[in-house]
Amino acid sequence: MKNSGRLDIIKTCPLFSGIADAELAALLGCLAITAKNCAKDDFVFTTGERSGPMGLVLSGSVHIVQEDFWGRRTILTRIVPGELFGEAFACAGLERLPVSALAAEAAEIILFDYRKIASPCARACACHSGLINNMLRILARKNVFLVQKIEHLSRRSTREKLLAYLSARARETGQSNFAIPFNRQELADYLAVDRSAMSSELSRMREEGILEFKRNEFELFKT
Amino acid sequence: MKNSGRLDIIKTCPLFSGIADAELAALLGCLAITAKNCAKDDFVFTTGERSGPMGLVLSGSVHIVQEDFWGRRTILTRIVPGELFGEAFACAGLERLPVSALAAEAAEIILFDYRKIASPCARACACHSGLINNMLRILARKNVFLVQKIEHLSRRSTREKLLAYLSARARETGQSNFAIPFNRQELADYLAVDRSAMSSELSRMREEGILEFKRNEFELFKT
DNA sequence: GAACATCTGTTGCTTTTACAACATGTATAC
DNA sequence: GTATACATGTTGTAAAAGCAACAGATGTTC
Repeated sequence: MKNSGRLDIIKTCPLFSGIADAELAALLGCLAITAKNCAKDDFVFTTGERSGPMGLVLSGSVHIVQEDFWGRRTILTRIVPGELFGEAFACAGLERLPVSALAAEAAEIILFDYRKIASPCARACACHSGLINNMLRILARKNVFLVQKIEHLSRRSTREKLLAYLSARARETGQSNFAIPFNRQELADYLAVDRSAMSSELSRMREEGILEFKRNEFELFKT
Repeated sequence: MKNSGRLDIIKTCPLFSGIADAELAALLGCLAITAKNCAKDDFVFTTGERSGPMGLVLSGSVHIVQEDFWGRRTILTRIVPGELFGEAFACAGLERLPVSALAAEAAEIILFDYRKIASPCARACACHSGLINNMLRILARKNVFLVQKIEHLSRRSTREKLLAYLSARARETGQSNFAIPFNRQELADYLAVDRSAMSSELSRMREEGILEFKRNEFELFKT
């Protein structure tokens, strides 16, 4: 990948938002970065290791995976170019990582040390304060998102899950009609329910006058 | 509450861990703290506000609550003395808060501004770097916990939820036998399933030779 | 516009869960 | 030891969800 392309990807990462282009190159020098080219199935870090660096994907993709007691593997997330991974584990200072990261396909990544972000560097560059704020904001927003998702998943029935999710969307937009960013299968996966059962439930709720919908456009009714 | 008692509570909060007693008093002066005595049902912040301060409970308790589109209220968490609340919302810089906080009973709380934590103060006290690290660690650990909980809640059946949860405990302890910090009702609430159905499922799994248990002591078997 | 792929909704059947009620087990106080 | 409260396990029934198969709607490509 060309150097200019790499910088373009890096700039899209929220960790560096608000950092001027001129400063970015200098900043990258501060952060003890290791570039790495991974072949498919190369591990970036593995379960049980003491947590270390965080990563940024430049090309290809990385899977975060977890194995249960009997060795069955689950893919928790797929990380695509411009996205960070491992930042929560790096900042948490865990004894042992509960997950592994491996290249889902050939991938270029860069690794860096969160401690270089958290503590001012020798040159005390002004943008460190910006980096720290970005890191806090990234973790905090993910936190808020995860708490909301748990609220939706904790509901006992498909209907309750739908109402919780749709209420959150209405709250977010401030409107009773809104679009959702999922198709039916994605919504069902998000709520951990069966797609066809969910479709039936939506139809039932429409019959009861609770809501109206067309594709991914929804409207909720108070009465 | 006596001043000494307040300091004792404050010291238990992980935000201030590693901060020497001598520095703590000075530090508290930096953080633009407002003390507040709340009567039962007083709001600390309300849904829709632009997010502002974070809080620390000194006595009494605070509920974080959310209302759905139809006005049905859910208690998301209960915050007890020594615990922070609103820190994720404060750091995330949200347009509008998705939740409200109110005193569940008469409560003493202190409020502070996360920006005073995130950026070095005029006096550039050394412990600010410690505070920032504490804040990052708090958010990151909560993140890891929430991701794990979502992994457990996303399973489609009671059995799968139990296996995911128990696998995580085994991974954490590094052992096939371990204790869990929940009784049956609490575990059922955590996994969002019915207690009695979960008890039946556990018995069935025991019959199948998957695991053994007695009260909150569990052992998993590979074969 | 014909062919194709994809998304969404519907239906009947089977399996699983929730619920309620009760039985057993365990810890604690008197 | 007995009484008590509480936690855990068991059972039957009703309700809900999962599953599979299909039909209709929508969108895309040639």
